[in-house]
Amino acid sequence: MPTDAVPEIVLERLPIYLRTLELLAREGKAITSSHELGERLGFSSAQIRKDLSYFGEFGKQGTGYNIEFLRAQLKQILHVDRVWDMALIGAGDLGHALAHYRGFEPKGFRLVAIFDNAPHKIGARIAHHIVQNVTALPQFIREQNIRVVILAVPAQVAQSVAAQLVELDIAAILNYAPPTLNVPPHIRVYNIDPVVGLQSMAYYL
Amino acid sequence: MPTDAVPEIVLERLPIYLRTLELLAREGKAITSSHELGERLGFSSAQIRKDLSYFGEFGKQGTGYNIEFLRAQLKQILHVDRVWDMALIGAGDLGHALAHYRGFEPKGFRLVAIFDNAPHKIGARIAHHIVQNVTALPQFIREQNIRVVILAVPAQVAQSVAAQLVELDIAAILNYAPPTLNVPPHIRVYNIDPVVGLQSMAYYL
DNA sequence: TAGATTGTTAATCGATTAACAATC
DNA sequence: TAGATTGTTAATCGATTAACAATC
Repeated sequence: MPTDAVPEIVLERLPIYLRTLELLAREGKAITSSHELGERLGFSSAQIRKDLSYFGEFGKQGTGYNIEFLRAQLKQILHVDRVWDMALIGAGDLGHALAHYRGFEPKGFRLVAIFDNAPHKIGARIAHHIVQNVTALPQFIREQNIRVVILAVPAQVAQSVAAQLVELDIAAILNYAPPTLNVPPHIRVYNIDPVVGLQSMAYYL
Repeated sequence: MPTDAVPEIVLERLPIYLRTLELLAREGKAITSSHELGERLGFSSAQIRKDLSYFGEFGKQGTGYNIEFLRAQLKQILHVDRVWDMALIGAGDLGHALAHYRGFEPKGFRLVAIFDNAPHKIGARIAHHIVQNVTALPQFIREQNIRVVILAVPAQVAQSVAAQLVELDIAAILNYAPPTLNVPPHIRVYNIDPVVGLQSMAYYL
């Protein structure tokens, strides 16, 4: 019963399933079950089967799931069976860390350029990139057909940069600035904010 | 109707309310309403009133909420009306970025020490910290009574470090390693994983 | 007083889980 | 065949929203 408006919460579990399948594959396993996956992740097996059923039938009764097959299917569903080029905006400490992060490429994403507006940062080398002037961003995004941007700029400029990204018809923003971006609904924003995590955990302290 | 097991999802919205109140205060406003807050955040006003009602009554009919008062109340509820000392484990690029991040202190958290196990990193200076040998971690945590740890280590060592933190009775872990930490339920873990965000957004690409 | 907004209840909506027929 | 596990339906659980009496 393929796609009909998949709940956001299901979409956020798929990458976790995918990662677990990759782990299992690396352990040399060929077959798994909703029960085994659930055990590993602390989810119910019913939830895993239900989540997968939004996209099709991937298992065999009595047997379970072929790990390589399900993995390939999930990659297709999530559109990470290819590599998406990303631009990073912001060459501060966080930008440095993101530029050196080795975890994007094996997951379907590749950083291809870094932009900043500070004169003393432009031209600097980070990992194998040269920081470019953010004024060059629009042309770059259009010419390279960039759909995904990582935003690692200070809070004060985040909204104005986001407005620019809207103009450029960026599809997805991974936002490390405080979560106040005001963008139209067809543009996806995923907020990463350590303070929200810390403060909500502090309730239990 | 004070506390009776507050849903996790409510707890994760409180920091967002708090931040918005701080923004409103900085704009010079003294009073707000569930409607105004909801508008800003894209939440329903009913949700905001419901969320707050888990903790008490903070508004006035016909008027709304006193911003400074509600802000103080939320800080108390979240236990961020004080400053929590944190230890950072991992002095890589991400560790650098976190050590330089200015956003923790005003939100109730302060980084007080950095640990790593790599000989060439130990003794190095990051921000105003000297990187310490991770073997010194247990004593430090006990003596300084640290409850909160930021984990910014490679995936392969994350679980073994986490096991150590369990021993030390750490209460909250902000985890930047891939989300596989296996800890008892009384220890809070908040996972920060950019790949989950990117991959779930990629579905719409 | 008239207007506005709270806190809360009840209704609605959506997500999770239990259960099981189908079937490998 | 007997045992296991899927995909799916129905039941349950929980979260969101609508509505409104209370009241500032």
